[in-house]
Amino acid sequence: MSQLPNQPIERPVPTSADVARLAGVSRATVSYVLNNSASVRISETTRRRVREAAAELGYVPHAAARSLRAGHTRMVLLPTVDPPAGPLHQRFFSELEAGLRRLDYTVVQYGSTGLDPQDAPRAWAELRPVAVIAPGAVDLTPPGIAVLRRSGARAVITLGPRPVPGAHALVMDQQVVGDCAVGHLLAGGRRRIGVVMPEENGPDRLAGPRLTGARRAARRHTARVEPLPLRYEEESAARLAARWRSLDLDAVFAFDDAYAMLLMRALQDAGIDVPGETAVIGADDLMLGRLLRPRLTTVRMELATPQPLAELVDRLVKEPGADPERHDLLRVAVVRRESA
Amino acid sequence: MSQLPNQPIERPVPTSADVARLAGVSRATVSYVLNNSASVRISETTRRRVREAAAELGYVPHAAARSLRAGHTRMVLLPTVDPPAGPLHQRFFSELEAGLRRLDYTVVQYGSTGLDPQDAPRAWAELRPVAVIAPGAVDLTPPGIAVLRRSGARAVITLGPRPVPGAHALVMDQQVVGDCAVGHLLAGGRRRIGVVMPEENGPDRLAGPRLTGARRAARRHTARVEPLPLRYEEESAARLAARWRSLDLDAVFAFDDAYAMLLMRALQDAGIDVPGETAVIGADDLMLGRLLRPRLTTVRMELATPQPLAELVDRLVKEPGADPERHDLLRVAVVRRESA
DNA sequence: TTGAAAGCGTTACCAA
DNA sequence: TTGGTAACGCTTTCAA
Repeated sequence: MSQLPNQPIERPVPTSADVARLAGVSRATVSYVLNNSASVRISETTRRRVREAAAELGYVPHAAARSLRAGHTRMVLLPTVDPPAGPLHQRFFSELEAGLRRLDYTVVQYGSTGLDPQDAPRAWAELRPVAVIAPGAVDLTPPGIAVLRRSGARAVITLGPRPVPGAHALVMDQQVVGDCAVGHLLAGGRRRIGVVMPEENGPDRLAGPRLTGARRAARRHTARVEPLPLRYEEESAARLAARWRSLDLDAVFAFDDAYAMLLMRALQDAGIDVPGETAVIGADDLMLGRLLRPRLTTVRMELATPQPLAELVDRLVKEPGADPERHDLLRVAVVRRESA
Repeated sequence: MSQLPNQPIERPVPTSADVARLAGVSRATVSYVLNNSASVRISETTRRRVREAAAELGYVPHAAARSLRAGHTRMVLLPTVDPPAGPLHQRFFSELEAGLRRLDYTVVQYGSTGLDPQDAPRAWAELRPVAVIAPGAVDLTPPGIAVLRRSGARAVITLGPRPVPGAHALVMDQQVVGDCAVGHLLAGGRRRIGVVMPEENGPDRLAGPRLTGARRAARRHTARVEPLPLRYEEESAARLAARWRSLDLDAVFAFDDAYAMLLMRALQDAGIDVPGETAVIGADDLMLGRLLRPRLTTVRMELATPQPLAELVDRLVKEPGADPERHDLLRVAVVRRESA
């Protein structure tokens, strides 16, 4: 045993053939034993010999070879893009992934930031995933869906603000957030309502739909809605607060709690009473919102439990013919505190 | 053309053989053309025919078959675990991934929450990644590292609070945060220093090292350090504030800005002057910290630029014999505002 | 310039 | 109860 501790020699990766050789059986037998194949009865002694040989060599099966042979994978591919998901989504993904793993799928996240929307689906398709769940921020287009389907993806699912033709859709329509927030302001008698529109890129995709939802709610009461561009900086907020009275608003839906806190602080510094002169409502139900005075009223968002969705994926994989389905995931509720 | 729009027929996935057939050439030629093989000269007309055939069929190469033949992949596997990474890490990962993609690696995140630390490395190894970068929250042990190496991983790298024997290490030692924060308090003349210890699971791994760092700094000035368990709830903060004067502290490092805001609000509500009676410092440099009064002093953290690390991975892949290296990633600086 | 064929690691069918 | 063998899709060497 003159083995050096740090041998830089390239030992070849052990294969099932090596296991077979060491155990003194055929490769087929190794496969039967290691996969607990039900259709074949193998003696207990052989089983043990095979397992011991595998353990001794540190044998790990080669997923690529296996799936090549099988003609399909059990990989669920989750493209991700740069503005990283919020905690709500992260929890959702993490639970969805756990659910899929319970159903024996291998879940893999594939960072796709900066990839051309045309060749991103190609890159995913090379891995031959059996299912793809694409968040809204990745631009999955009908041609992209076609590429995936033709390369064997049996379930192509979008997860975002609106469905894409040809794919199943898990919809998280942000309009309900705006609708809910402004609905609350209207119920409190407000009629001249500002809606903060972040100028940053990240929240951008959310802001439009929330504004639309706000407008929809306002229409029910013939209230006025005023979009208010705002950068996430104190100076931007101060400028907005400085011209606040000229805007003639009695309430503001501040996009989310972070912007709400920023704006509320600026309004107060400008001598505007909250909620007396202007009511403020946010969204996200951040813990920090309770620390300001007045305590921040907000819209709490929840996503549907992911377990049924894992089962949906499984069903689609088993029955790929099905017509595109739509599932609404977003639930909202006002958390009434003091600011509105 | 009597093709139905929604044909549920299982069309087989096109292979390079199909492309060859349609183009009227051999499979070898297809491979040469689509891979721009330099060692072989192919006529322009043939090239065009092959490309057109591939496009017409929607051919996408099969990564598993390719890597099986090649004997190795270019996959970098990034295990992830449940308490999701903060924005700092997310940005880091996202840039690291972009850097690796530029070097022609395929980066894949593999959710490993709930997996047994013994079989998680096995699961990763099945994919035969050429490199694995394991964040601190995944328990990568020396046996796990061995499994990965034996299955062909040429670079095994840990990314977390401390190195693991046998693997290269990207170290983000949270001790420096505590050291920096308490160092600032000491410089301001404070000597009786509380250190908030979150009772939640998520920040748990950070809290210990930060406390250690705080103690290290305190030892330099023979100051007293008092750990203060705190849950992220107003009641918990209120209880702590109620017994504040009995603790006889003149400063507190509040773990991070969120806990700092929570505690600072509670202290003020209990009539304790900040920073007069007690200085408060957080960490993370959250935007929201500037909105409270007094504005929150904090420790800003930065991670090293990931591009050199992508190159490190590449180097390790090319020269797998190298001795384990250690790279310190975390940089800290005090952002001095009003609360300390 | 192109083609035939071998082989990567697996599994499943058919024989023994 | 076990073993031989073919096939999955691809690349590459060698030969034509």
